[in-house]
Amino acid sequence: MSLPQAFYDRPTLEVARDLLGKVLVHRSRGATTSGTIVEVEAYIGESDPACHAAAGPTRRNALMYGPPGVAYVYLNYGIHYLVNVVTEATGSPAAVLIRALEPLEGLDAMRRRRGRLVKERDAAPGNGRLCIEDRGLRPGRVAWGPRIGIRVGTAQPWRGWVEGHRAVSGVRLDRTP
DNA sequence: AGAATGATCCTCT
DNA sequence: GAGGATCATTCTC
Repeated sequence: MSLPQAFYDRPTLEVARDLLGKVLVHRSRGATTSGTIVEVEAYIGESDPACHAAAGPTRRNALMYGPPGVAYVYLNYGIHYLVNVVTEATGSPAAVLIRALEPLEGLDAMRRRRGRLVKERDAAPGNGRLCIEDRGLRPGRVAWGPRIGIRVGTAQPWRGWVEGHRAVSGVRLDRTP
């Protein structure tokens, strides 16, 4: 069952916490892939220096200012596509980055895509192609700590993950500022 | 028009 | 611990 928009129309940290244990589903013509969310990061508002909205509205981050429940995908380092979900009301730029999944369905398709450079710019045209579902799974114990891979905004413990889960990104050592 | 930047990951030393 | 791959977006001139 797909999550209602109201799920995302809440404080970002609450949405981030509640996304753990939910299932991210992608349905394409040939294959359905899905995975349980086990690691997330919150990026909250223009006052968050690590948030893309920190410098005010631009063409790129316009989605974050829009209505909640929208997928915000961005290419970083010219290599990786990062998936976010926009949270909070229109005009309030915030999102939750989905950092790690435990594969559930379509593992073969995932492996196949890994070979080629994945360019899924058409990830979400149409209802249900890309969505987050509640399948009644309960996450384990949730831990919170500083976000990873950023040079600013590391003071906030806005990264949440399922403690001890093998699919969670490896712990990075601190990057000296 | 050209340069700088970055919410990453892998490999090598 | 350092550096490369690789490119959309934004900033600077």
